[in-house]
Amino acid sequence: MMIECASQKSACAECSYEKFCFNKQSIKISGKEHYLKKNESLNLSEDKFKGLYVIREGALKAYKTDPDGNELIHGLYLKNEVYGYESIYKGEYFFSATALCETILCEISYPKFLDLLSSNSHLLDHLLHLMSHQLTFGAYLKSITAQQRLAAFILDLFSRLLIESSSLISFYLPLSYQDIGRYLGLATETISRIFSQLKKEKIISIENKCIQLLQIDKLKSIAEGFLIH
Amino acid sequence: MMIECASQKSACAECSYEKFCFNKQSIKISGKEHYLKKNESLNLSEDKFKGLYVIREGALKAYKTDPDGNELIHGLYLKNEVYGYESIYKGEYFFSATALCETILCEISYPKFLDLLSSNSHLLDHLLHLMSHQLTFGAYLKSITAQQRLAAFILDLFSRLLIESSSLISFYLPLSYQDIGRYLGLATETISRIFSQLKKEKIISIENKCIQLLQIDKLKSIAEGFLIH
DNA sequence: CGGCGGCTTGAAAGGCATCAACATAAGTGG
DNA sequence: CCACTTATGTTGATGCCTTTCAAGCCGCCG
Repeated sequence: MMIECASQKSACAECSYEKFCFNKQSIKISGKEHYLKKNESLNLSEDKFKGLYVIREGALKAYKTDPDGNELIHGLYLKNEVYGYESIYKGEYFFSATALCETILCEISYPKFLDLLSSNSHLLDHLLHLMSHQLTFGAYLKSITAQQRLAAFILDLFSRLLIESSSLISFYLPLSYQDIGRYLGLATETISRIFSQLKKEKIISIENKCIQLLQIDKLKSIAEGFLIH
Repeated sequence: MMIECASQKSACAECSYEKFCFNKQSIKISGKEHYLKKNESLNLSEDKFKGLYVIREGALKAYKTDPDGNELIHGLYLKNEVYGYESIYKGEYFFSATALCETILCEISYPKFLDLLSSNSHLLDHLLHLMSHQLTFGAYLKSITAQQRLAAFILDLFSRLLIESSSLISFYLPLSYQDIGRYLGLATETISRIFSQLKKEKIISIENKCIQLLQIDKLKSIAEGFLIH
C-alpha cells in the first residue's frame, strides 16, 4: 500500500518571508529567483556575503568538506526557511549549499533588507522571531544516544515542515540516510539500523522516502528532554 | 608556578551592547541590573518573555532538567554576550539561567529594544551581526569523538573570551568539568581523562581553573573541520 | 576536624563505527 | 526497453571508544 504524502503546495502567500517579498512591497528587495535541480549547488563558500536565500520550495544542505574529504553538514534549510543569516557577521559565506531536491530560492539583497526592516518595525519584530526560532534548531545534536538523536531529528523535521493531512501524520524525507548520518554525526548503517528498529516497533513507517509517524508519543519519549519546541 | 590568567576587565565601553545601553542613549532601554553570585539563578523557565540579558561580567548557563533529573545544558553565555534571543519567538523563556561565577547582567526591555532598533539602522545592522554570530555557536557539538568536541570547545571559549595577554594564551575556565560534560554531552570522567591526556602531551596546561594553550595548532588539528570561526 | 563537592583513575559493559558482503533502487547509454 | 553502472540501503561480525560503576584523592568551607 502506498502511503499518501501530504503535498507541499507552493504559494507566496504561505511564505514566512512573504512580507519581505518584492511582490508585496513597494521596496523591491527580492531580485533574483534561483531554480536548482537535485544536487545542484549555489557554491557560495568563501564568496562575499551579499544576501539571504529564502527557500520557497525544496530544501538545502549547507556543508563543508574536511581535509579528509568527508562532507560535514552544518545545517538543513527547509521550505519557508532562510539560508544565510550565519554569514552576516563574517561578511562571507561559510558553506557550500546544495539542493536536496528540486528547489526554488528567492534571493534577498542584504542592504535592501536592512532598509526595509528599519522602515517597518512590524517586519523587524517578525524577523527577530524568525531568527530567534532558528537559534533553537539542532539542540538535539547533543543528545547522547543515536536513537535519541534520530527521534528528535524526525520530530524536528515534522514540526518544521508543519504538515498534517487529516489523520495521516506523514511527510517526505528530503534527505538520503547518508546525509542524515552526516548531519547527525552518525554512520549511515546506524541510521538504517535505527529506522529498521523503529519500523519493527511500529513507531514509524517508511515507504519511498515518505515517513509516517504512527506513534508520536513514543517517539517523543525516546527523544525525551532534547526537544524544545 | 602559578599561571597568570588574563584579567577580565569590566567596562561598558568594551561591551558589545554598549550602544543599546541606557548610559549611552537618550532612549532608556536598559532598566535593571542584576547581580548574581555563583550558582544563583534567574529562574526564568516558563516565564513570559520580557527582555534580553546582557552579560556584562561573568557567565551564565541555560539548562533544563529532564524527567530523570539530569541537567541538560543548552547554552553558555559569556561576557559581552546576550541571553534571551531564543525566547523571542516563543514568547516565554525556555530555560533556567544560572550564574557560573559572580555575574553582572543588564536587562534590556524587548519593546524598547525594538523601538531603538527601528530608529537606528546602524544599530540594526550591528544587532544582526551579533545574532548572526550566535547562530554559529556550538557547531562542534556534532563532532564525533570526545577529543574533537573538547578541543573545539576550548578553542570556542578562547575565541569568545578573546583574551590574549602578551605571550600567554590563557583564560579562566568558567565551568566545572561536570558542566562541561553536560554541555558537550560527555561524562565528567571523559572530560577529566581527555584533559589529562592533553596535559600529558603538553598541548594545554591547567592550574586552578586557569587554562593555558601551549600548542594552539595541535588543538586546532584535533578539532579539525568542526571549527568555523 | 569532618564533610562535601569536584576531580582522578581503574575495570567492566555497552553502543556505535568500521569493514565487508549483499540487496535494491536509480540513472545511463545503447 | 533492456543491460550496465552507480548510488543507496540492509545486515552481520569485529573492535574501539565512551559510559558506567567504584574507589580514592584533593581542596574548600562550615
